[in-house]
Amino acid sequence: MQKLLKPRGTQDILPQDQKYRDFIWKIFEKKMVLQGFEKIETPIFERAEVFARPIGENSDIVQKQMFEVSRLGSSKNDNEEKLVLRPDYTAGIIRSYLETGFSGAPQPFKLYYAGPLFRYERPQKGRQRQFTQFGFEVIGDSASATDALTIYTVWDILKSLKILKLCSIEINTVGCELCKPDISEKLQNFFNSFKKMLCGDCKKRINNNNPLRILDCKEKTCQKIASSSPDIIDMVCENCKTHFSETLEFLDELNVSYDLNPKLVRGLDYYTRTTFEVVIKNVKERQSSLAGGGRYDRLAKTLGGKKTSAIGMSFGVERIIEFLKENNIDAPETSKPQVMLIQLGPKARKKTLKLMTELIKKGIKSFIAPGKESLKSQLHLADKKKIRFVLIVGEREVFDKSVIVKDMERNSQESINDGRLINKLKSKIKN
RNA sequence: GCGGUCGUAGCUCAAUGGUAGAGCGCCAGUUUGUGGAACUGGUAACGAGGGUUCGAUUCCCUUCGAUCGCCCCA
Repeated sequence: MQKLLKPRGTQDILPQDQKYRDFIWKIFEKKMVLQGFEKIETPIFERAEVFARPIGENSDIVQKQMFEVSRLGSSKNDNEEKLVLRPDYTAGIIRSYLETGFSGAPQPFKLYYAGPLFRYERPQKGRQRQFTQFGFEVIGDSASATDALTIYTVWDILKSLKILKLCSIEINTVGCELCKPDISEKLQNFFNSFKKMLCGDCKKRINNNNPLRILDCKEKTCQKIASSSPDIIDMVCENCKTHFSETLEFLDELNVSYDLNPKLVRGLDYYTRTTFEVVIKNVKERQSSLAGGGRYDRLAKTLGGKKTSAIGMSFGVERIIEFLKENNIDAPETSKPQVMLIQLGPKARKKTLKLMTELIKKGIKSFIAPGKESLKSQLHLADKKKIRFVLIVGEREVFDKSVIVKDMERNSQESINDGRLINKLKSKIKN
């Protein structure tokens, strides 16, 4: 029989990694609750159109990275609407916002979320087919102060994760629905005059109405051309310019450090005005982006709703965990047992079993290995699992109505009567 | 979608055209009820399929998987 393996690009999230997830999640959730965000969970699969229109019909994500969901054995000819595993969070959340009628609730509507996303890609460092993001959206608010507060929150989370100094928050603006098309056209014209020198991909980008992407092409010649292109900030409309400079002023006021990156372009079509990305400092190659986000004032409209301003951001959980590990930033241990019960002989086994249920009722994290016989092997196990306190019960202790409590770290032990055991144990654990 | 590297016990690695060793781990023991050391024994692997060959884990092909880079993105 051949071993069954996990599908390509997926990970088992193993016990030893859970503490990092807990660590990150607790920090994030705390920040969210403090700012009046509420949690939302949307389906893992949605209709394909939910993503196609907002993200962009020409984007890689929509064209070749979505997993289609269908009933096993169903025919491909039927008229059912195509369902896909979500490749992005924001579009699904706005779909829900519109569908549920939250647009009628008091605004701004603030939501946070966490969960898996799916994109069909060649796996590599920092890129899997299933990955986890957490993030938030502020819907129904167009103020530049909200942009600043959003970036402040990113900054604040990075700080709590102890990686702020190793990261840089890059900020740019890409224009609103009024001026973005003009910018696109201007860039299109600009790059058209250099068309012969651009790489194959960038030539396509001009035609695909996606000239913004040429700005962050990795090809040297393209970079050179792009560096002489007009900056977006100089092409946006007056309103966008004001919005952006106000955002920056607020950020300065909040003492948030950021880097302006006039070439920053985000891959998803729905972004307007402020966009930002958290990247690892001094890393040119590999997947160095830990988080990203921006304003998306026209997304709701794309999904058939009325015009709704919104801004959001999301973090890549796996990338953050990897980065924490690389920098030896440890997460607190959350699930280690405090006590191990050791039994010698059948009568003792009965007693430890009962005792175990009492300990867990009192909230003491306990561990037992009833399959083991010898004292030695059970102590060895406690040692390996780094469990500090060990309760030894043999025939003698059954008869005496007592338990030996051994402190593995101090290498000391005492016999304690059954009646006083729980309280004694609790005070020992505290010290 | 493109390119590079790599697939041997649970882990880290060897060796070999004639079916594989070690270290760590795990299990048990070293006289009867005390772990972290030592010793003894046990455990377990050539990713899959095909080809060449008398014979392949070793050579070739395919495939699957891992890994890294490009593209793209978190």
